[in-house]
Amino acid sequence: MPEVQRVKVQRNTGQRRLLLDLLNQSEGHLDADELYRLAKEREPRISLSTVYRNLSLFKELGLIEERHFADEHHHYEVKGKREHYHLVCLNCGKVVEFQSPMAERMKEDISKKTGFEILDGDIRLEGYCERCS
Amino acid sequence: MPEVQRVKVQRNTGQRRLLLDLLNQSEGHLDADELYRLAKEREPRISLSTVYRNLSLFKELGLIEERHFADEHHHYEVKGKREHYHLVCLNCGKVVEFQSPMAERMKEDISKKTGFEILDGDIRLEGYCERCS
DNA sequence: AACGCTAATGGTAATTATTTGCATTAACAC
DNA sequence: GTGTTAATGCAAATAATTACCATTAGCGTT
Repeated sequence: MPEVQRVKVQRNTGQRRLLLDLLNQSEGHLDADELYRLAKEREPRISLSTVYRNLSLFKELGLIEERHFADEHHHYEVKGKREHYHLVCLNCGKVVEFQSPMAERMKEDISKKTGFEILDGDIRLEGYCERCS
Repeated sequence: MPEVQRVKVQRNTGQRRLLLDLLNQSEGHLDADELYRLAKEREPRISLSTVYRNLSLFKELGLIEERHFADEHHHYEVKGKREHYHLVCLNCGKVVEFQSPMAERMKEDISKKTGFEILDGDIRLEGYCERCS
């Protein structure tokens, strides 16, 4: 039985607010380093450790989701705007978000078949975009 | 326009055959280190570099696919057995493979909507398995 | 407004996964 | 068999992320 995780967040720091703001403002899918660079523009003393620490905190709190695209490193985006999935161009790296009613139906179907309690889903399609194909 | 990649494979070495055999035999989703350990049982002189080099070769050749589960490292499985996707238990780490007719329909739908030429898809659902929930 | 406690931070070192450089080995064409 | 050079083993280099630890700064209490 998975334990209820109680994450302690006790202090509302400027860096924390800034990082969350940047994540919210950004359209796309920031990685740790991009977020670090953006943050440093406004708060030059911020360190990369702080970025990583807060990213993992936000993840624990369920505020953001971690994505694994083609790269070796991770990308992050704020959770729960609207359900959407990702389509990645293998040539130019462009990432397009999409939605599909099929996805929800699939989850229900699989949940019934396997007995899993499905909490989250990640769908990533790969191919070539119109320009690159 | 993506270039036709011509991968040069010129020599059929014992290690290469062994690694591909192990990948084919294994049911599941090996990571580089597991594959290395298995290979070393039969070919003690094999090195981890060789494992990585051949994994990336097999990937280029389209023989295997790289998976990104919860872990930080990658898992590999031989391609093209049958189309299937993955369901991961967030508590015990169990990985279940599943199929769904919805998936193929979704790809067609998205391809039509976006103009992408979709080559591959990765669907990963997360939740708690029957025992863990 | 200053005080004290300790969470949060910055900077650096450590870890983990993976890649690269280079000397050596061994496939394969001749 | 011999020669060419792809493939390998080993060690060092990178890249992404995490851990350590001394210092800073929220925030509740005086």
